[in-house]
Amino acid sequence: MAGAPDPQRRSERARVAILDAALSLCRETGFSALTIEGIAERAGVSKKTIYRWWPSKGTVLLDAVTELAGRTALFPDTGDFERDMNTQVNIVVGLYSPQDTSPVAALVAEGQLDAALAASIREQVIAPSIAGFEERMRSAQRVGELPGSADPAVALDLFYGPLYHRLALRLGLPDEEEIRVRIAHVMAALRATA
Amino acid sequence: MAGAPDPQRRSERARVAILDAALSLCRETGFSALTIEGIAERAGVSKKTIYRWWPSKGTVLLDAVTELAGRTALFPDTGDFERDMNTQVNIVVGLYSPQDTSPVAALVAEGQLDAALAASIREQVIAPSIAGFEERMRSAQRVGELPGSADPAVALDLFYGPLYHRLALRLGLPDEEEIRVRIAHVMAALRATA
DNA sequence: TACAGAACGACACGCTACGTGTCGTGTCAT
DNA sequence: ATGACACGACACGTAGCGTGTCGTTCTGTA
Repeated sequence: MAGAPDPQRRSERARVAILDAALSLCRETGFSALTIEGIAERAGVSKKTIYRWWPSKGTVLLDAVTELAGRTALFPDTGDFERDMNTQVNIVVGLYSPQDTSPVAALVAEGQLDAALAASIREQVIAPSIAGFEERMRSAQRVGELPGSADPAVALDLFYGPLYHRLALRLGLPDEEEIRVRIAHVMAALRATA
Repeated sequence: MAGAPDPQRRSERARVAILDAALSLCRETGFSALTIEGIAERAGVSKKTIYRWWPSKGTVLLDAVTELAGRTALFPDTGDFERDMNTQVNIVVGLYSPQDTSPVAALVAEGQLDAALAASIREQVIAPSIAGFEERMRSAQRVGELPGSADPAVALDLFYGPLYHRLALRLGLPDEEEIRVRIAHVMAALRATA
């Protein structure tokens, strides 16, 4: 019967058209209104072709977003950890804006309702990103910008927590100044662990 | 011409049955599998009765949760702000557990995909809860536990951020010890604002 | 207590999207 | 060249949506 399809014979044209259609439709009408049939129609592709390669609209969008962002946003390292954190958090906030039609925001929301999708997101995007953060933070600790006793897991929660708090409760995404103040607080807290 | 229905003639029996059915079904099968038809069947109620009073399954669940929690969880005030924050955050984490079938977690996730639902959640639950936090924090400032210069909006983001970071990215909800450490960090940061 | 009217349960309806199956056509590794 | 398989197209049964209709039951008010 239907064994797994052969990736070597896969149509690149169809793959790209599907990913493009998913992204543009999500940005136009939001994730809730996104349907497999809608994607198929805009991409000029059979539904069967989508179901052959993806199990859900969430995973289609995940691949689209992953492709779009290239590999996970790398952490800058200018030698100033606090400045680099500001840069990085502002970039991430940009990915979630505008919240109503951001494919990234939709993906994260859907992941909270779909454990399987969440696992894929974690593997493809979140885990590498966290690894990047920890590497950058350890570098800051080696240079003496932060005490060696500071815990990267705690720091991660505190640096990014405000963003997800705003996102989850729809409190409005933080602007640059709000980000700056919160990061400054976290830096103070981490330095106090010495 | 379906004018607005008359709340005075509303059947309390049906209302309670619907709310109970929504809660139990959500806990059994999760929010994604929750349907208006399923709620109607379990509640022994006509679909029409549900649609007469609620526009979506999300708003049904919101009312169920609001009723369940009575009025918004009040902030304790033992005179020890850090201890009270630990108590409060642990309670909130409990509301979100287990993430897969928690009606509260489902509601917050759905709110990220449905702006109208999010607005209702904010009015009925979030806004009063934030007001309670700010009141408790100002009390701590009056007593001198925190400097008067500490900003409640920043504090809110930092105290609750870690929880929503874990929730949104499915990193596993923090346990008591993890909460304790993060709150201690935030307290240090807020005290450093002096 | 009688009564009008509205909410109720039941059921049927058309619709959209789902996920699968079938069937020629086209395309690619060999 | 050729055979296998992914492709586009189209059809299918199903689930759930949101609405409409119709008696029946309940409730607030006269």
